[in-house]
Amino acid sequence: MMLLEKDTLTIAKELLGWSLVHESEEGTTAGIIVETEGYLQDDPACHAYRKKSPRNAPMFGEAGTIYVYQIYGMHFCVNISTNKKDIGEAVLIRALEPTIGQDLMQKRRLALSKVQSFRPHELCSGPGKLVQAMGIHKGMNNWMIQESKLYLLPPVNEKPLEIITTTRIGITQGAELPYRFYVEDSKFVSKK
DNA sequence: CGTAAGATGAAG
DNA sequence: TTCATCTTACGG
Repeated sequence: MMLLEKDTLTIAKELLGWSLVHESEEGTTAGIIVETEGYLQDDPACHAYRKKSPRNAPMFGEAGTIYVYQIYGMHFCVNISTNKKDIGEAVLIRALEPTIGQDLMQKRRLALSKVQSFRPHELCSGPGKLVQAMGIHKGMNNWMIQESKLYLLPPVNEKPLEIITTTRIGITQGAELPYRFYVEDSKFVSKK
């Protein structure tokens, strides 16, 4: 896909407005990407900053390689690897605006929580949340996006989005780098 | 080996 | 602000 042939930060920004779709056994879920973060090779917060390892290997795959990792022992996050093979960079998907299969998203989120129900804007407003809601799992590691049941669809409307660029969330190393992007005024982002 | 820290989320 | 929970990275 043309989009994935650009530099990582450009991709992180341009991915906003695209839809992420997952066709699973249980049903199809989809949402518009409203928040992303870029992780670069020379960036201390990047899992691939030091060297290639079993965990970060997917980041070194060709652009479009899916990288799913576990964090804090209980949550998972999805990334789409960017740049050429052997360059460890990726874009973390941080929030979606649900468009298809909201009932299934609700069901999946409820199964792993004690809450009664989630408001639509709480379904995918965070990297760990959207992974649950979309039914994404670690078995998808190394899958190629667009060649699997998890794929991207281009934006439907042509109007350009107002994009806010800011610092990333939840990291200590490289905390000052402006590598986070989100759609201005979106009620579906993890944090303003 | 032992252990601390981590790209989080929900409850108090 | 605290806790749940565990893999990975890195030092000894």
